[in-house]
Amino acid sequence: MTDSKFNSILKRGIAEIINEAELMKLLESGRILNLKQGFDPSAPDIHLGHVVGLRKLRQFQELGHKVTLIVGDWTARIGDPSGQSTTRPILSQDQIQNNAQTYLEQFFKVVDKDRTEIRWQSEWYNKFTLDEIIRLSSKFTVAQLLAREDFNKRYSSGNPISLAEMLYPLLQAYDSVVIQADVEFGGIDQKFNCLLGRELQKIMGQPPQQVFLVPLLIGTDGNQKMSKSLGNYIGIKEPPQEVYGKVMSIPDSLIIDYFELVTDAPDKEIAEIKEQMNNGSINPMSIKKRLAHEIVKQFNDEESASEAEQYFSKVFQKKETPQEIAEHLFPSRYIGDALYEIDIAPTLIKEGIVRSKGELKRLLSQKAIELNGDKINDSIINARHGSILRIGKRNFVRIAVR
RNA sequence: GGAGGGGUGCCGGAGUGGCUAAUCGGAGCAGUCUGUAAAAUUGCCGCCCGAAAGGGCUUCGUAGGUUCGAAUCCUACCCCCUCCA
Repeated sequence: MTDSKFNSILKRGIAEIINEAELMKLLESGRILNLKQGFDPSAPDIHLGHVVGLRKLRQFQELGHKVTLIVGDWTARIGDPSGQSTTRPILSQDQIQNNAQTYLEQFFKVVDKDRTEIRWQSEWYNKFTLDEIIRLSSKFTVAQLLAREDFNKRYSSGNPISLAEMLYPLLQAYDSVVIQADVEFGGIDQKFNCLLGRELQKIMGQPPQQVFLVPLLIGTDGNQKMSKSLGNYIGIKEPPQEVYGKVMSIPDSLIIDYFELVTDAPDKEIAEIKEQMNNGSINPMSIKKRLAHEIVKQFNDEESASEAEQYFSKVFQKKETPQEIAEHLFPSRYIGDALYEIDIAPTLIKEGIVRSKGELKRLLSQKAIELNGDKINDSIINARHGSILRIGKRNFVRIAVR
């Protein structure tokens, strides 16, 4: 292995490696390593935050190593305690299948399918007996689990922690034993769970897995980690225009992080960009456009990226009306001369473009709705077939009448 | 089993009989500005009717009750937390 490859794998975009020296030894041993990655089938959408880790998997695969993807159909029943919601609906077998399908589609946009094995937790947990659960849970102490940061916080602030939640890290740890993981991958917030796996492997006489932790990508809000429930995520299967737009809306302070964590831009270039932004010799907006382009391209293709870019500069920078606009049928009354009297409320609400009539009124009174480029202030309008409504900054609707 | 504390809108958190659809903060949405950045600033922020004034309905764990009137009082129930056993 060359030094530079080593470098990009072991240096860039990493939060922590436990234990780095051991991992190095494994890498140098020439053995094909078993890389563990888990997946929660209750949340099948992959966003850029997940991509950070998946890209690392891919890099390891390029060195010949093998990924074992674990479908967490049992842990999903418990719900990851690091999330806000403590209870989750138990998914049906069908839903899990569907979600897994959706997930894999996206997963393999980043990870090499040929070097991936998929395992389901139910392969082993379906057969688990109470006896085994007791034996497994006896290997750890309450104090040990309470050491976990979020348990600790919740405990000391008087918030409930269910026993089931405590089982979550145990199950995840046991997965490592079953598949004999060499390295487990995860976000830095997975540190505790991964370390527990390492611990359990030792207890059960296996060589302990290495833990490879990547940083959490900050979401589009610029504050919190990217997550679907916080609504600050960029999903990789969202339409290119959407992804492009969302990237453009991230705070400038995140640009470098994004380049480092989710693109292949060489370190040298990133350093240059940083320099240019610091000394003000370049408008961060143009850097962001490049970032957005690269990200869209990564999950689609060059063409979609260019199209998204064009769309963006036309619609948002030059404020032109986009070419392709969803058309919706509006109830109407012909009033002559190709004009129709139309109440826009029912259709906009039905299509989910505005939430309620009250919401629509709010938008109208705030001059957020345009008909063919002119602000309107009433939901009853006179318009022709094919007229364009703009609702807020980004919603366009073409009016169809019958 | 005992003692105490608590359940309020998307979240946090005020509010202890009418002025409360409910202070405030955050989130969200929209306007101005702009680089769909940040910062700033303004407005909205349960649903429905109304051009508006205004009105109706639903909401403060659940179900009943007291009262002209309840998030606020009473009763029962459910749930959570802490301490003791």
